[in-house]
Amino acid sequence: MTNRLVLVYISRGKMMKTKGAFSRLKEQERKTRKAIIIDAAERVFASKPFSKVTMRDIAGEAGISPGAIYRYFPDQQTLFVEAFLIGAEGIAKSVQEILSKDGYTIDKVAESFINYLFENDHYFKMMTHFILEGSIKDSLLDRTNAVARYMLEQFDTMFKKMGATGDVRPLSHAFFAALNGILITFYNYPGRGRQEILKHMQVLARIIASLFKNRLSL
Amino acid sequence: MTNRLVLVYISRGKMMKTKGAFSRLKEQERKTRKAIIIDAAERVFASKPFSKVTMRDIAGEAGISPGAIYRYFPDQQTLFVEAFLIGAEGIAKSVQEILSKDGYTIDKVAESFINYLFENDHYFKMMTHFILEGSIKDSLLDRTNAVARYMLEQFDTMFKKMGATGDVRPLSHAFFAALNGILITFYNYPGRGRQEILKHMQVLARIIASLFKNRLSL
Amino acid sequence: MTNRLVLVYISRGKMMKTKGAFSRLKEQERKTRKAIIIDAAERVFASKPFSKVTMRDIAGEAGISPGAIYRYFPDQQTLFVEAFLIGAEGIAKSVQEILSKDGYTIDKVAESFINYLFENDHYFKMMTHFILEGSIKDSLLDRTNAVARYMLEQFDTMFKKMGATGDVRPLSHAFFAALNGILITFYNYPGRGRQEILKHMQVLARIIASLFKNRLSL
Amino acid sequence: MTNRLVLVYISRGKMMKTKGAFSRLKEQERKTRKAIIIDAAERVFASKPFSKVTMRDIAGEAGISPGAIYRYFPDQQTLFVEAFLIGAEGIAKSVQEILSKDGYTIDKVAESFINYLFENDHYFKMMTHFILEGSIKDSLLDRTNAVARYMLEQFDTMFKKMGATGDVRPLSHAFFAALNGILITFYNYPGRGRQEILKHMQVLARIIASLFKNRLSL
DNA sequence: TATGAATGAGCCTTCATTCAT
DNA sequence: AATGAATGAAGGCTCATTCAT
Repeated sequence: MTNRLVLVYISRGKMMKTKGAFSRLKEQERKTRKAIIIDAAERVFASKPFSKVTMRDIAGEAGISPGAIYRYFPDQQTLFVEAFLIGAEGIAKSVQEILSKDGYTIDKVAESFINYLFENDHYFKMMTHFILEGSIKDSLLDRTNAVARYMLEQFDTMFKKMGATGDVRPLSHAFFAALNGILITFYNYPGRGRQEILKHMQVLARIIASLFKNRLSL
Repeated sequence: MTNRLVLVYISRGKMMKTKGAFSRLKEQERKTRKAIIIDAAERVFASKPFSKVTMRDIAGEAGISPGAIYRYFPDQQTLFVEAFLIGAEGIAKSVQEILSKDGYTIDKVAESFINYLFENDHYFKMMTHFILEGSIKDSLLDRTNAVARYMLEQFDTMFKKMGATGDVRPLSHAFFAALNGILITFYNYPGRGRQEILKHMQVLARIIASLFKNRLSL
Repeated sequence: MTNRLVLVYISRGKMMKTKGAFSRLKEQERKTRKAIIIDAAERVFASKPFSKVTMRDIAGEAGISPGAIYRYFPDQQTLFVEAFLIGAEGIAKSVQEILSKDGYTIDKVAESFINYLFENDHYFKMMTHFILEGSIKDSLLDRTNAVARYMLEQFDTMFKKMGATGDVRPLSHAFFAALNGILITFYNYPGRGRQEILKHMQVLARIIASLFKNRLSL
Repeated sequence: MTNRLVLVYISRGKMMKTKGAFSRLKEQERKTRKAIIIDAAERVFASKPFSKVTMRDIAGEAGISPGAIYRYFPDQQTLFVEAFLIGAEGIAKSVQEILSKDGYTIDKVAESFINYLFENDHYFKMMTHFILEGSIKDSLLDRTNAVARYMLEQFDTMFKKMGATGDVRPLSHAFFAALNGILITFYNYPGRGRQEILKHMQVLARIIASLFKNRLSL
């Protein structure tokens, strides 16, 4: 207890001297709180169908009051989209990790893309949700596009390394779309368990990957 | 008096004979009304985000009262799914038409699949919606599965005609998934007009189709 | 067809001559149809909680259309009350039957009252419903009162035969009320089966009956 | 500065100590609000037939919005049952008060039971309603049964003090049922004013009470 | 007369958002 | 800043009653 209090004291002392540092701290704290809320949101998204998630659920999971959320996010959509962006960045990062290793293959990339999104349902659910909903504010649209572009650029790099020439963007688009399609189409494969479904998706992902490989090795 | 009874008898006889026709008419009328409602629903689906469509909207569009819908559909989900099934049958038919022609190619099949679903947004939106929502009544699930299976069987046939051997079902799955993925992923391609987007999708569909062609001609 | 017209002609001829007989016939037919509807209503009342019974249910059970009911009953309440009255008359009759036999005892009367109302739930449910609802039209109130009075008069007779002197009406009221109370209070005795409940009610009815017997033999 | 910090520390200490008190306050406030809503519900129940009472009515009477009720009661049935239980506890208490006095008589008990329930119509209406409706949630059923059992136990005690031997429970059941029956059967006694009706019920209650007294003094 | 489709008011319930504390 | 009670619009659905056929 005492230590914590001292800390507060120190930071107050700092405030007077270095306002910039303080507001940086504040800004930092603000980000941390936003992250806490988004984390909570993700946990809720993972636990129930998208359309059943309420602000109260998220507040409860985050351990704060519903009203408090609105200090950090102007409305529900913004929170949802930001949560989605965080997740999307996770996907991009996981793809990048694969691609940064030597000797990666398109099979591995496809597989880890599927694995990551299958384990993190909610990102993929949210992505689909926003596509369907269609009415994202422009400011948010920019950020989502940036993430998409980033991911596509990585696929571009991959295809180039695989020997593709000319404009590889369409290939990246097709690859990205096909993997998304696998996830969406078989997400609720009737009468199959989760592990079975994942396995099936991996089979399909390998087929898709091999098709691209064939093409580039011709 | 006797005569009267005979007559009654006769008219009853008539009634029995024409009852079939009569109830067939009624049945027909009922179907027509269901179709009117489904048409209205489709128009509404096309006009706003899926999750914002209400029974009142549809009733208004159909020019009837909200309560009237419930004489034809037991609940909202059933109406939505039936609307989806009508559309899905449309897709299946359009695929079948292509496949029934002699010189069809996988390119043409892919293209018409994309075209049909692009022109009929709501079917594909609904498909995605149901996948995301996850909890469909079993009775309805059976019917949706039947349609999916039917479409996949057609792709099976196509791949066999293309010379594929062994179990072609995974190929059909991958093909189906990839096309779905194109539609979903680029449906809201930012900053592009509708026609541009369709064109882009067709490019991607052709890429996918060509990948499968390559593979089978190896 | 011709014959039919002849018949109409005949009946028209009749009409002119014996208007009384014809309208009596019509009146009769009308009563029959009302009875059919009321029978159907009783069957429905017996099959589900009172508050869940709809006009459509009754129409369906009667084999007619919902609209047709309104030719015979001006509104739902009237139908319900009339159905109740028919039932109440049944109770009165069943009490009377017991009382018309020589050597009946108050025990037997109590028991058959309970039995009859237990087997015919719906009358008793409806009775309670109307008491609770409280807003019966005066015209109907008169008839329900008449039935109640009739039943009470029979109990009066019984008590007189048992040797009661003076104003026996309060005794009849208390007896009637106590039996009703048994039915209502234990109708949903938790965790007991139907037969068990009936048995318990009969035990209680015998207790009540014996109390009255004691009093009068003092 | 230090002092201030100490203060903060102290206030934290206080917070921890008083947290119990704080949440007790909150809990208290919650109960108060529930009571306000239940009070409003009772007023509405008294003003119109039971089946016509809506959540909006109650919200309006309580001076809050419809949605607010659902922060205190999960659904309509729970609100209704809790209102009933409050009343039932009132009855039990009023019976207990009589029984805790030395020279009580069964007449007095019967009379105060009738008085209390007559003055608090809605409890008895609700009791009857739930019995008729039949389908109460198990969780609520337990609580209603507990109250009923409690009241019956008190009657048991009374009968034992009156000298009854053996299993007195059937006597309690019969007594309880008979009093209920009086209330229900004569609640709408046609053409009588409220006071007249109450008087009549009291006459009948005394008759019932005297019957039990006779029996036990034999 | 009978039909049964249609009406439309009204019910219970939910939930993003606001605001007094 | 945080709380969380309250709002109030809106949604899905039901059903007595009406009315064109």
